[in-house]
Amino acid sequence: MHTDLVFNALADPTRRLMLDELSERNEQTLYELTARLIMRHEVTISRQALAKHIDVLEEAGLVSSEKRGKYRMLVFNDEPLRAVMDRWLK
Amino acid sequence: MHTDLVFNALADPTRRLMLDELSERNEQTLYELTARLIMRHEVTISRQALAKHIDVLEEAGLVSSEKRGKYRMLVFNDEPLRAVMDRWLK
DNA sequence: TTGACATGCAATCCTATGGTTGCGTATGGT
DNA sequence: ACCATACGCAACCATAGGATTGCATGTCAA
Repeated sequence: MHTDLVFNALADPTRRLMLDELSERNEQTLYELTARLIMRHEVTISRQALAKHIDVLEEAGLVSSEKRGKYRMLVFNDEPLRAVMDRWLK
Repeated sequence: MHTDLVFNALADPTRRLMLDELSERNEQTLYELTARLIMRHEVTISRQALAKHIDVLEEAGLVSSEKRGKYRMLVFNDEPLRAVMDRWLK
């Protein structure tokens, strides 16, 4: 478990928004997620920026992705969150 | 609850170390905490740097401090942690 | 095969912030 | 009264990383 990566990934508000979306509607395409963030959450950043955020989330283990054709399927994973918070909460 | 402040505070490894120390031994002086971090955890940064970290933790509500004479007493508070993680964990 | 589309990659820019250094200030013991 | 001490404040520096722009690549449908 790479604690640094997890906390670092959570530090950015845009990445937390992405986790929100993925936690309530799992199995999305990067394209779908991007569209939703821009439409419903008024996120105004570029596609490439969001792709980089996904990379950060994936390296932290909070998201896993799988190439399916020309799409990249995204799946949320809350395990790192649990592992990381037991540090101070009992 | 200022989510940004909490996650931002947790993003730094030195600040997480400070929370470790404070969570297992509450009510420390800033001076005591600084000494412990340098001695036992081989933290090599300056006192001023640690003081700035404490300020960040305090603004996030993770630490509260009280002036007592020439000392600054520090108390750990885990409430923001719980509030912030319920977002994705159920 | 052609073309639209979903994504990857790389260079660049700019701001936030962790760290240092230097100095100032109030407190408490002797 | 004096002085060491515990801490606050401010300016400065350097790096990390969030964001953009431009272009390349692979996939699928017609």
